[in-house]
Amino acid sequence: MSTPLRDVRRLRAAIRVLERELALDLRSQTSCCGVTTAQCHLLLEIDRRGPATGGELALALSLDKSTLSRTLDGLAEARLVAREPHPEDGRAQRVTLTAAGREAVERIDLACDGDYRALLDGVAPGHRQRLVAAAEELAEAMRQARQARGGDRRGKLRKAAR
Amino acid sequence: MSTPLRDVRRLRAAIRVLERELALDLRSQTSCCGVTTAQCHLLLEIDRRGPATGGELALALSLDKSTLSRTLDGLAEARLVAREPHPEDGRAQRVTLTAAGREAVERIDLACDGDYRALLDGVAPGHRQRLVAAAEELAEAMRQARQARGGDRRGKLRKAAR
DNA sequence: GGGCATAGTTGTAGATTACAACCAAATAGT
DNA sequence: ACTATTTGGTTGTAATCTACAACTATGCCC
Repeated sequence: MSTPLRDVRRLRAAIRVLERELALDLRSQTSCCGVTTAQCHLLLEIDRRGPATGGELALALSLDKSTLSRTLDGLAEARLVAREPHPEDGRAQRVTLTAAGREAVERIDLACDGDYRALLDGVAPGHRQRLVAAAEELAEAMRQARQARGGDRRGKLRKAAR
Repeated sequence: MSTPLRDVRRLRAAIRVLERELALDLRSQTSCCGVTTAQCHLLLEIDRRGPATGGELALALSLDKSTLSRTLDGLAEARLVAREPHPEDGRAQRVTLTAAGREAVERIDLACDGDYRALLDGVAPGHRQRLVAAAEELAEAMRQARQARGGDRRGKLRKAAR
């Protein structure tokens, strides 16, 4: 039995707002930390995973390897990450955070935590737990839905748009 | 009393996933409908509000008026919207959907509804209501948080990043 | 060793966005 | 009424993010 249209529409409306709000947040949050939005995402991902290859990072962030390579260029030039040769695969590289990179992550964490704390402080205390849990659930549902529908309708977008 | 860091971090992690997932969704959903992502957002906003001026739309979508003007150019060129002179203000314009524009909105609605229906169908039936309500709550919380912190830290981003 | 797969880089180009400078119409101040 | 300011939009310019295609170099299989 399929979900009623009313609920689908409610979800869509909410997500449309989320899209906009998140886009704004992204722009304001990350740019204040001296790195661009894309660089910030990448930096946090490297921090989360520890040393990784470019391919792993591209996959994790659903980015093209070329996009990743160039975003990495920026971070490397800023001395926030280091590219070492991979010990086991001569083609690959090991990307690690430098000390400055770890500092940057800390600054970003601090700034973002502040913003999200303010958000949560703005909702009724009794609702906070629910809101957090709900965000997690929604994120998980979206992740699964994407995987279910073939993982990537990504790719070949330019063509389809023409 | 301030929200514990643990919850803040959980929310952040969830939102980070959401950001990524939404960005992917946007790219795949809208591009398949013959309009770009930005055009799609604008089209839906015009549909939602009915005839509007450029300024209203820019405000609603938190975009610069120049950005809006150019996005509108694209839609107008594709004959999805019409720009009429505003009846009461000689400077302003009235932006309306054309018949083709309304059709495009329908197609987009259909495609998006399908995606979100699939998402909801993928979660346990008992959780659906909660998920939808949660998305709404989250969206509302983010909207309020942004307004609370001054509406727009938007603007002057380029400078700050330097 | 030859052929194919994989990791990354570089060339190119489209999309999204903002700021600044501008024009034209409207509104306020005197 | 006439100037000055504000407001709605457009155009010039530029940064960022992204993907696809072509290419190099390395690894792996038979």
